[in-house]
Formats: sequence, C-alpha cells, structure tokens
Amino acid sequence: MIELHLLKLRARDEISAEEEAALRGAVADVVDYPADRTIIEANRDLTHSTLLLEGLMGRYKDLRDGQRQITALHIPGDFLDLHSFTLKRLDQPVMSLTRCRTALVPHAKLEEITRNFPHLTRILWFSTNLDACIHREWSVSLGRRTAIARAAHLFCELQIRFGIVGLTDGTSYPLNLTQIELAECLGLTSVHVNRVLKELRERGLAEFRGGKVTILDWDGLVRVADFDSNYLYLERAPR
Amino acid sequence: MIELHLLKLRARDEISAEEEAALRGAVADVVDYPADRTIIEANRDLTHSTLLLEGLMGRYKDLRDGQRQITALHIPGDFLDLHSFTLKRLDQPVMSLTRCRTALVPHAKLEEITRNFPHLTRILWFSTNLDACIHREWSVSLGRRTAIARAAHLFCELQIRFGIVGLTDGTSYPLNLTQIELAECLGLTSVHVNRVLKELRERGLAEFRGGKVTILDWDGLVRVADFDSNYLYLERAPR
DNA sequence: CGGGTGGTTGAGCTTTCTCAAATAGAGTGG
DNA sequence: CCACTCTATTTGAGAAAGCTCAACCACCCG
Repeated sequence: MIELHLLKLRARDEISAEEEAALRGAVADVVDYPADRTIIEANRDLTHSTLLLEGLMGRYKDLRDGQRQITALHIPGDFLDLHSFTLKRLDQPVMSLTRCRTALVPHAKLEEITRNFPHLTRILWFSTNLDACIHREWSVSLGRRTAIARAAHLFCELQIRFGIVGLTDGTSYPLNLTQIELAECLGLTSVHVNRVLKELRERGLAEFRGGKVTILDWDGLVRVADFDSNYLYLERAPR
Repeated sequence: MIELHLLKLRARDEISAEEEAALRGAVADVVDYPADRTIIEANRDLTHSTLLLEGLMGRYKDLRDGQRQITALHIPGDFLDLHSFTLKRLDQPVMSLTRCRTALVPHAKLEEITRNFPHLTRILWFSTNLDACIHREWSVSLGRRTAIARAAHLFCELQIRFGIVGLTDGTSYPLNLTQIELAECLGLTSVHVNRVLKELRERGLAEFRGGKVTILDWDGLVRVADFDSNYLYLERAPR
C-alpha cells in the first residue's frame, strides 16, 4: 500500500526493515474520493495525516475576489498533509483534482514514531522539508519566470517526480488537469495557459492533452524552463 | 542568546525547562556577518544549522538571465536553515541583507535532540513547517495578488512576525532593505515597487523609509492585502 | 440530439516592465 | 567644510506580457 511512498523515501535515504514495518503499521484506513472534492478543509482540527495512493490532489487558497492559487500538487506516494502532524490544522485546504485513493495515518502513530524511531522521524521531517523546497521553487517561477518558462518548469518537475515513483514511461506521465486548474498552479489565466501550451506544442517541446503530459524534447524544455533538479534532492544521503 | 527563538516557539507551544536547557545546550559559536554576504552557499555539505540573533537575512535564487527572487525573509529568532538538518545541503543560498549576528547549532546536537526529546523534535519540525506555510502564502501573493496587495501583505506579515519577538513598537518595525531587494521579494521591478510604495504612502496605509516600515492604517492595509494571519499559527497548541 | 464543460481564438485593454534621466543622500578625501 | 562619487530613489514615456471579454468549436455523456 505504501510502496510508492517507500520508493520516494528510498530515493533519498536508506530505510531499514524495522522502519518500513513501523511505517506500514502506521497506516490505518483506505479512503476513496471523487474528483473536485475538498478533502481536507482549512482550520479544522486534524487527528491524522493522509497519504495519496492514486490520483492527483492540490493544496490551494481562494482569495476574496474569487481568484484561486494552487500552491502544491500531490502525486501518488506523496503525503498530502504530513505537516498537519505538527501544525494540527491546515492553513490551506487540499482538494482532489481527479478521483483519488488515500490512506489515513493517525497522528498518534506518527507520535509513536517520533518516540521510538528517531531516524525515521528525521526522514519524515525531511519529506516535509522537501515539500518546502518545491514551494520555494514555485515562488521563483511565480515571481520571476515568464509564462512559458513556468509551464515548462512545472512539466520538468513533474516528469522527475513521477519518474521517482515509476509512473512515467520516460516521455509521458498522467496529468489530468483542466487548463483552468493548470492556470491556477501557474498564476496565469486559462486563456493565456492555452496560448502557452500551443507554443510549447508548436516548438516541439511538450504536449499537454488527454490528461497527459508528453515531453517531446527534454533538453529544449529544460533550457526554456531554466530547470535544475537540485531542489528535488535526488541523492541518497543519511538524513 | 536564544531568547527570541524561545519567544517564537512559546507562542506556539509549551517548552519545558528541560527542553529549554537542551536547546540552549545545542548552541555553539556566535558568528557575525557584514551586510550583503552569502553566508550559506547552495549545495555545500552542512554540519550545522544557523539561528539568526540580529539583523535580516534572505533565501534567494538567481536565474540564468540575472533575475533574482528572494523566497524567504528571516528576522531575529528565526532559524535560517533548520531544514538543512535533514536536507544536508541547501538548494537555495542564504544571504545577509543587513549586518547580522548568528549562532551555530551543530547538526550533531540536533540529532541528539531527535533521540532524546521527541516533543522538542516535533516543535522544531513544526517550525520548519511554519516556514513552509509562509512559502505557500508567498506563492499566493506572487501568483495572484496585485503589486500593491503583495507589498501590503508582506508588511502585514512582518508586523506580526516582528511583534512575536517583541521587535515592533506597535506601529513600526525595522526593515532595512533597498527597494531593489524588496522588489526581489515581491516578484516586481524596483521601479514598480517605488510607485507602489508611493501609493501606500499617499493612501495613508503604510510607509517604508529609513530602513523602517510604519503601519499607518492597519485595518486598511489588511483590507488591501486580503491578509489573514491564520497561516502564521499564532495559537498555542500541543505539537 | 441536446446540454454542458472545457478548449481555442481574436481584439482591445491593463498592469507592469523597460529604458532613460533627474534627484537625493551618504560617505570620502582634500 | 566642500567637491566628488557612488548608490538608491523618484519620475516620465513608451513597450510588452498577460488579462478581459466575447465568440466559437469540440467533445462527452445522457
């Protein structure tokens, strides 16, 4: 059940058999959700964190004037809200973008881990820090990159992230978002995203259609995005 | 020495005398830096984290084309890179924006804490998660807020953060940044920041001059910014 | 076949950027 | 104390990226 999550962690550090068992033992129920459902509301007291097994989720914030910014995308193997273990409530809600399957991990079990498995604790801590690294890189995109570079950068990032959990065939991966939702990730309007996608397609860099991203020219896309995977911490190191 | 950091933590949870002692015992040398110096370079192996005692620091990323985005501002009492404890290297460098005084906290000491003080560990973990919440809110600003709302939002956030560590007199706090650096935080050009600051001043909302922010009309500023302090987790709760 | 959602395109507009120049201020050496 | 220099701030004018509004198309599903 937590196979994809283990893939993600083991790409960054060794996980012992005992640690793996502790992690497996921490998982409680499996819960499914339809698409377009807020599954973790903001400011509610939480007693468990949620691991994403299948589907696509996003953290977002709605502004008073009706605009929405998606601040993070979660793919299978990601915790949606491991940070809720210490935060106790979320400042930003999490919604399903497609149909999803999740596994609940009670905070009580995580607390046991912090008492008995210091190294595993650090690995879980690492994984929330990795989320923060991705947030910072998104800030760079939103603050400084052009529309086309932002889209290219996101496609590069996701190619790597899907690759880690074995969900890409090398040149394409599932991304069942509407152009409106993609615009909400990129800080653009859907109209402009449409034009940007057209340009990426016409320049032979990447294609977004049918709920799927296809990388047509990785090096070209990396160049347009000014993409550097450093921030994804793809090396194994003792954490 | 770690008084301001304790203020910050104790605003969010109880810290026992033993935990306080463990934290005090973790601090090693004090180091001073001049302004405008990169003090933690990207991708270097790190063996300690750094606590900011005095001054202003920022995490940033330079793009190929010469643009810079500042992704976080650190004020006294903040860890600059507590996340380096699990990341082992930083994806984004940290620089001093003013003259600064810091205290080094060896990772070995933090590791001891994770072995012996699970609750304190969770509090430190919380504090990196809080950084991430701020990152997400910055993403919202960069992605969706207008230039004036972005500036107003940052001024609101910093008023609260300086307030927690007792460095505001209620209406003003030190912020010794150039307009260029402020622009690098806000994802704008310095020319436009200048015009935005003028508008905030003329509308009687806030003033930025002489290395200091003065809030002239808190409610008005909050309205312009669409500011909600939820994401700063100002409540005490068992973490 | 019809309704609904999402994608595509065009035209004009707004925000913010770029380029350029003028002004202000802080620090330095004479 | 004054000229000089350097950096930061301020303002103006024109350009560009991306937004808004509107229409039309394509596809899916009942």
